[in-house]
Amino acid sequence: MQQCGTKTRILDGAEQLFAREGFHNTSLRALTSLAEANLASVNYHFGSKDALLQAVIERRLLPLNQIRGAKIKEVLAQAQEDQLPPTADALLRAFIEPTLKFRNSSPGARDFISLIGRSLSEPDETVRNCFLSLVLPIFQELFAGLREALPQLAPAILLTRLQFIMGIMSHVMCMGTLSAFNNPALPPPLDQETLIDQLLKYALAGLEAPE
Amino acid sequence: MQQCGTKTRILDGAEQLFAREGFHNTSLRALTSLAEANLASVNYHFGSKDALLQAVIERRLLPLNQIRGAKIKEVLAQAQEDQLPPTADALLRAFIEPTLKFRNSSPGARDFISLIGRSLSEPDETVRNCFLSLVLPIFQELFAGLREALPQLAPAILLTRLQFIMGIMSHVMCMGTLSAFNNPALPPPLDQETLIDQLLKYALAGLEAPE
DNA sequence: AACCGTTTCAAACAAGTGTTTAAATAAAGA
DNA sequence: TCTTTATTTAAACACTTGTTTGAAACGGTT
Repeated sequence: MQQCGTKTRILDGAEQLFAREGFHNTSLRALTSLAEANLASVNYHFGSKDALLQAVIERRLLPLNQIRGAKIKEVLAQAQEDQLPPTADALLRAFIEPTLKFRNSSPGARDFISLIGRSLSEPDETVRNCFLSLVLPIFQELFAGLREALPQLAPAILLTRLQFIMGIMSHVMCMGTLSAFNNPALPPPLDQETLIDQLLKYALAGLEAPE
Repeated sequence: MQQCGTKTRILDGAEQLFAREGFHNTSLRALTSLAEANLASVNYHFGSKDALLQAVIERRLLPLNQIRGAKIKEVLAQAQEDQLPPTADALLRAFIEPTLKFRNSSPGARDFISLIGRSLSEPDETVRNCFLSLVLPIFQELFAGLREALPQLAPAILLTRLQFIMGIMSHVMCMGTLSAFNNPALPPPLDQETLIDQLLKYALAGLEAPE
């Protein structure tokens, strides 16, 4: 069987429309028309609209999580070798940097990241769980690593602060489509490289603050 | 004309369903059934589903913004009287505290806040703009105040950090319905009072970090 | 009582939804 | 080549959507 083109055309179109119009606001007719595929092809290749969403998320999130997981493990291994606790900075960077770098790797990736950024606050359980089940494991890895890095912090406080960081990330990930802050009364937005730096600096400063 | 009960019953029901199921995922039939009103009453009292959303948002956000605006002006006035720049802490508190206090004032308020928290990342422009147009003015007031409080910070950096704070707030505001982090492997969540404290501490630490 | 504007109601409307079906076509294997 | 599988297609399905309609019911005033 060839690497069927229709399937990826549907995935690409769904990624774009789910991100820009929302999952419930995207009709299969609009999608298949954009992807130049037949209406029935979505159900043929994926089974249902819900399953399509899952496929859209898994296609990109599985590899991305693998990278993030590897980088975190790398930091932990290096720390063990050095007989030192890992630094919060290195752990955070391992989690955040691949995500935002990936976001700039292609137009579809940008749509995908904005879709992911929103899915944490998605009201629909089907949509949210599809994302959460893939992210929770790596989130717990990160949490465990940070507990080593910041042993003086109470776990509940650390978890809360880590969730603040998730909030910042979600927001940054979504901001691609948000033009409201391109306001003449406000300064222009930062370029990507300094944005990552600023995000890491900001996240870290709060994380290391005294209780 | 009496203060018609149907109208507020619809508003209450819409608040709940829009927050918990999402705007597009809420049908007028489900809504009017919950509100014990006739299907046609939504269009009679509000004109359309879109206009209903606007009414839901305005009912609570206008008063809330008035409080936040007054508190910010209060901080600025006090600073002027003391011949000192306002503190970032006081300004942030004036913006954040009323929001999270309000969230705990009633069950409907909690739904409303979670609706608002999500609307910044809402893909649908109709929904997003309805919220943004009401929040942008006070956001700019806050930004102007913080420029006085932190004059050493480049405006673009300050704006970026302020947006990080918006991300944290959105996340915290939405978290009401998010049970995924109630995980046995993770510590239990903080109570509301300390959550506000932690949020302010975290937001402030990053805001005052060196560039 | 009769009249009034306001509000409620059941019913229908046209349009859009995800999904299924069965026939047509393409691809691949023997 | 013929046969079999995989894919595409147009049409229909059953159902839900927001909105409109015209008549019924209500509440207050004269």
